[in-house]
This record gives sequence, C-alpha cells and structure tokens, in this order.
Amino acid sequence: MSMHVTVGPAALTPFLAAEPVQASTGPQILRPFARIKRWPRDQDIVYQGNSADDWYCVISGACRQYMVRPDGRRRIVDILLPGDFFGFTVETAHRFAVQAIAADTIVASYSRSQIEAAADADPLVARAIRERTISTIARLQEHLLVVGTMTAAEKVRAFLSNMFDRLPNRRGSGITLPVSRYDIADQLGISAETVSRAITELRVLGTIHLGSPRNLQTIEPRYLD
Amino acid sequence: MSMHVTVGPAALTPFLAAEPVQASTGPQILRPFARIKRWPRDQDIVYQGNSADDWYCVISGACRQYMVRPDGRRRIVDILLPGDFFGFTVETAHRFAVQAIAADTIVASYSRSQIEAAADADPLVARAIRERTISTIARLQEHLLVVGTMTAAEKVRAFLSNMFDRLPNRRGSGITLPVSRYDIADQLGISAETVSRAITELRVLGTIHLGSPRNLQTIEPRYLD
DNA sequence: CGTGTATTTGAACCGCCTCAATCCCTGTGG
DNA sequence: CCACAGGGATTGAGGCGGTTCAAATACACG
Repeated sequence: MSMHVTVGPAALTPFLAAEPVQASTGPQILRPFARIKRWPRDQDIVYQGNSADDWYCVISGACRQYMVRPDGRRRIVDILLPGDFFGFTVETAHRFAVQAIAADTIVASYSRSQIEAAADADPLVARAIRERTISTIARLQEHLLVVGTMTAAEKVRAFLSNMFDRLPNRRGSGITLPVSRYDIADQLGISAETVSRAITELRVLGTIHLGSPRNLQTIEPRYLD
Repeated sequence: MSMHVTVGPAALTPFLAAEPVQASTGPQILRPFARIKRWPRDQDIVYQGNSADDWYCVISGACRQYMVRPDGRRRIVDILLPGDFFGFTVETAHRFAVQAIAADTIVASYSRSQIEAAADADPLVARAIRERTISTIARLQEHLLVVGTMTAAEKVRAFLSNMFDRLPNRRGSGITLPVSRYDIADQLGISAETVSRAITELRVLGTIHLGSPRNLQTIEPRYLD
C-alpha cells in the first residue's frame, strides 16, 4: 500500500510559505470550488449538530465559533477573521455552532467530499488544506495560552494584542474590534464586566489607546510571553 | 507539478473512518517513515524554539506539550496520549516544548519533508495526515471548552472524564492517570491545591471513585455539556 | 435627534490563590 | 518482605480578584 516514491526537492514547496490569503476569495487554489455567501449579523452559518459536509473560509467580516451550555452560558472557542478556515471535524456532525459577528460577513463554503477528491488528485490542494488545518491548530493553541493566563487584565491585553495583529490596520488609525465585550468575555471565560474593567485599567495604565469602545488605536507590545 | 490524476469514487475512503491507531506503531500507512524512540520520564523530546523539521506520534506512554512563561509559570496546552500527533507548526520553529510524562514513553518521529513528499505522491498519506491534524483540532477545542468552564470542580471533572475516555480501561478496573496534580493544574489554569480540593469534593459527592490518587475507577457521565 | 443597546462603574459576596504544614503513596535499598 | 526516604497529595487559614446584581452613562443606528 505504501508507495516509496522518490520525490526530488523540487517537488517540495516551502511549508506554509503559502500565498497570502486573498481576503476577497480565499486561497487561490480552492477558488474553483468556493461557494460564496453573504451573512447578516448574528445569523447562524453552522448549527451545532449540523451534518459536517462542508468546510468554510471567512472572506470578510468575522464569525464566532461557539457552544451554548445547558446552563445557558455561551463558550466561544474561536473568533474567525478573514482567511480563517472552520468546519474541520472528526465527527460527522458539527460540535460547535458558527455565526456571523459583523454585518455582511462573507464566507466561502466548500463541499468536503469535493475538496477531498480534489486533494487526492492534486497535491497542491492537499497542501493548501493542510496549511489551513495547521493554522487552525496554531490559533487554538495561542488562544489556549491566553485563556490559561492568570489575571483578567493580562487575558484581555493578550486578546486585544492578538486582534491587533490579525486585523487590518489601515493608515495606522488602529483596528475596529468586530466583537462586543460580551464576545470577549465568553471567549476568555470571564464576565463582561471584568472585561470592561480590565480595558479601563489598561487604558489608564497607557498600555492601550482607544478612539472609541470598538476602536483600538495602539497597544504596547506584550511584556509577557 | 500538480498531478491531475483522475480518481474514481472507489478511491475515496470515508472521511475519518481511519483505521484505529495501532498503539504500537502509529498509523499503518506512515509506518515506513517512522523513527521510533524511547524516552525516560520528564525528558525533553522537543525544545521550545527547536527547528520544526519533524512530526511526531505518541506510541505509548504520555507527553505534555507546554510553554514556560517568563514569570516561571508552566502552561500545558496539550496532554498527548497514544495515537496523538504533535509537532504541527505554522512557524519554522516549535512554539512549545514537549516532554515525556510517563517512564518509557515511546514516540515515533517522521521527517516532515519526507512525509510531505510522500503525501504529494500518495493521497492516502495526505489523508492520514489530514485526519491527524483534524484530530488535534478537536482535542484542542475540547480542551478550550473545559478551560473556559467556570468552576474548578467542573474543570477537573471534565478533565478526568476526558482522560477516562481516552485511556485504556482494562478489565474495568479504571484508568491510571499518567499526570500529577501539578500537570492537571497547569493544564486547567488553576492551582494544584485547588485540583486536589476539587478531586476530594468530587469523591465525597460520589461523582468519582479513586482506588489510589492516580487510579480513577469510575466517573459519572457528564451532567454538563 | 431620539431610542435601544453596549459599555462602564459601583458594592457586596464568594471562590480561588497563596503560603504552610501534614499526610500518604511509591519506589528504593537493605 | 520490610523500613525508609522523598516526592506527591491533601488539608488549613487568610487575603485578593472576579462574579454577581444593579444602576448610570455613552455610543450607534435609524
């Protein structure tokens, strides 16, 4: 079964020297398979328990991947920004729901069976998918590190810093947070009030500068890590 | 470069109906590439900052994937059990260290470039890797959910439940926890004392039964989720 | 320009962390 | 097989940080 094929170095593309994600289209090589759809704010893109037949890529806007616990608490496991993939599951059903955070969020969806067939036929497709799954792992691990942090202020600072790096910062006027304090709270596992207090604290300390509650102008490089 | 091979439906294996991991060898199809190595307890398998040239699979024993923060705190981002892969990175260097928890932990390593070349040549190899990356995502998301839980007792209960499902339970005599209270604490983001108190609480409540501190005989099915 | 929602602030309570001491398993050597 | 040593686990007391409930303020959208 295993084929000991000798493959020259020329066949190796540098790992994860992937083309930057075209924010408007998703990965180039998967474009032929993409079904583009636009979603209103707070609309459900994937329901918990949905059959996991598709993979997705955020094109613009933002999404939250989450689960609502029986006690009513919402746990956000991933904030998805343009270029981020989601929908990779081990089970045949989605364990988490995904919904648009921003108005007019654009998401590409791909038939899993179709993409997998394409991956079988074209190693470059397989590599593109592999890169995305590995990026997802990196994102989750980073988040895990943040959530594990002790103090609330440090959690919030790390979260904001992460957003600052991932979101476009045009003309140096800072970023626009796509998420509410409640979203931040549910992702960090703390209360919204504590998020607010932490942000106030960071502002007073001069660690961050806000233009408005959703506009983060500057943030000091991490002093912990 | 890309090989547009036409592959009929017969060539498609059902997604993630993968063969169960041979605990003694790792995935069958990757076996020809595996370099097997045995590690003593607390020995470093991967150092933080190491060049990420290899992927790994735990064959037997257990590992912790972690980072030590500047303040000296250790954050464990993943507990790796037989069948679990690690070493998937976006960067060219490992962001986390990995070390053996159990004595005589056996780990298979694979040259990343070699495996990627094999994946390019054989879609089944590519699928095997994809399955492992997706399993890693599932494990991290599960963990994220647990860490985000509010009370310490529930975190510990979820952790133990998770271990109970993942570890072999021979003759119904329960599982042997490969990790110390400190490991559990560092993974859940709480103190070791709190872990101990939570375990005592769960035992008093009858939620769990311990044969010894490391032997978990029974655990009630999750009442939350 | 007004209304509804998001955000901020306040006060009291509770749970977890910290520091410390004790107990008890486990593995080693006699 | 037993005694002992050493690390792991448990328990205790006190303080702090975060949650909760509640209210005021600020922002964004129509």
